[in-house]
Amino acid sequence: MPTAPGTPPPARLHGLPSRMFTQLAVRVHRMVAEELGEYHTHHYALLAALAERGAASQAELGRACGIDRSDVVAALTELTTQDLVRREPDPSHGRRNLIRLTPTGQRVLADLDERIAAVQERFLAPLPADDRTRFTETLATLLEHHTGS
Amino acid sequence: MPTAPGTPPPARLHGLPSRMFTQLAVRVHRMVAEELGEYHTHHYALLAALAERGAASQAELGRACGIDRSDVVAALTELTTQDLVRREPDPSHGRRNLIRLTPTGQRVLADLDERIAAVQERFLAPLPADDRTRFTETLATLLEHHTGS
DNA sequence: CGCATATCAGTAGCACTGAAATTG
DNA sequence: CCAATTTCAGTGCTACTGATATGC
Repeated sequence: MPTAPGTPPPARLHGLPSRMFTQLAVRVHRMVAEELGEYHTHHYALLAALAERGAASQAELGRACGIDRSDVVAALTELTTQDLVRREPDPSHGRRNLIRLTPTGQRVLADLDERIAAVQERFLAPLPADDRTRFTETLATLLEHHTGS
Repeated sequence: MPTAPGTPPPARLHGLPSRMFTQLAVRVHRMVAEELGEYHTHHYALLAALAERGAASQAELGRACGIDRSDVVAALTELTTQDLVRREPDPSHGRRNLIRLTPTGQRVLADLDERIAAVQERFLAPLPADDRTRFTETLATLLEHHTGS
């Protein structure tokens, strides 16, 4: 695509998908973090994963959420002190813990879900409805192809 | 959206755009970082910004690239030691530095450009051609709307 | 023995803050 | 005096590594 003389050069830097991606990711992350307030994105991810799959071991949660094993321990400890989750020994495996959502945890998660949904609406607001769903689907496709490897 | 009995619950966690975004951003960032080798993404962003707009002050570069003023100083110092950019005093403003790409810097940037392009092709490879351009356009739209505020 | 889990201590990178010096 | 630029020193967060202990 040749540039007509006199016109400014194309904005190559921000036109790079990889660059746009990281910039936007920072923005979304901030919007979400603000909305979560006292909680961290790790906390939310763990609560959501527990709601999806029921009780699970810490290692399993870490793999599901893409969180490091060490950070899972710390985050879950924080969640237990607020009685949002409970650690129980797994009867079928002495070393393993079974992590379970408490009723309080379910209520908090429902509240966080609403806040996150609001954030995402604001984030995707500039797009027409058709583009939103297509965009989300494209994200899912990319994620699927890049997490398998 | 009610779930039929017996069907697995929806994958809410990774189905969240915000969560997919961060996961994918980490992935892209790693792919790019590996490809850049000795250089950091900051280095590449600064070189690209200089190629786009010619000589610029450090503060200007920082704003253009979304890099903190302190980090701009450090990154440019590293680039000067490799003679990829030069710091000149701005004749019209004693405090300000004018940063300029050297011929070596231009060559290195051209090389990095190729590597980045290859990474992005790999990243977007799972998408059909139509979706790729639409996806990139959507990213641009979102970035534009969210960097203005 | 191997492998997985859970835990802690420590490291490394990165974004950012605060203050100082300089200039318009 | 105020605002912008450059610079450095230091802080805080987050991801990650290494080592240890335990259980299958």
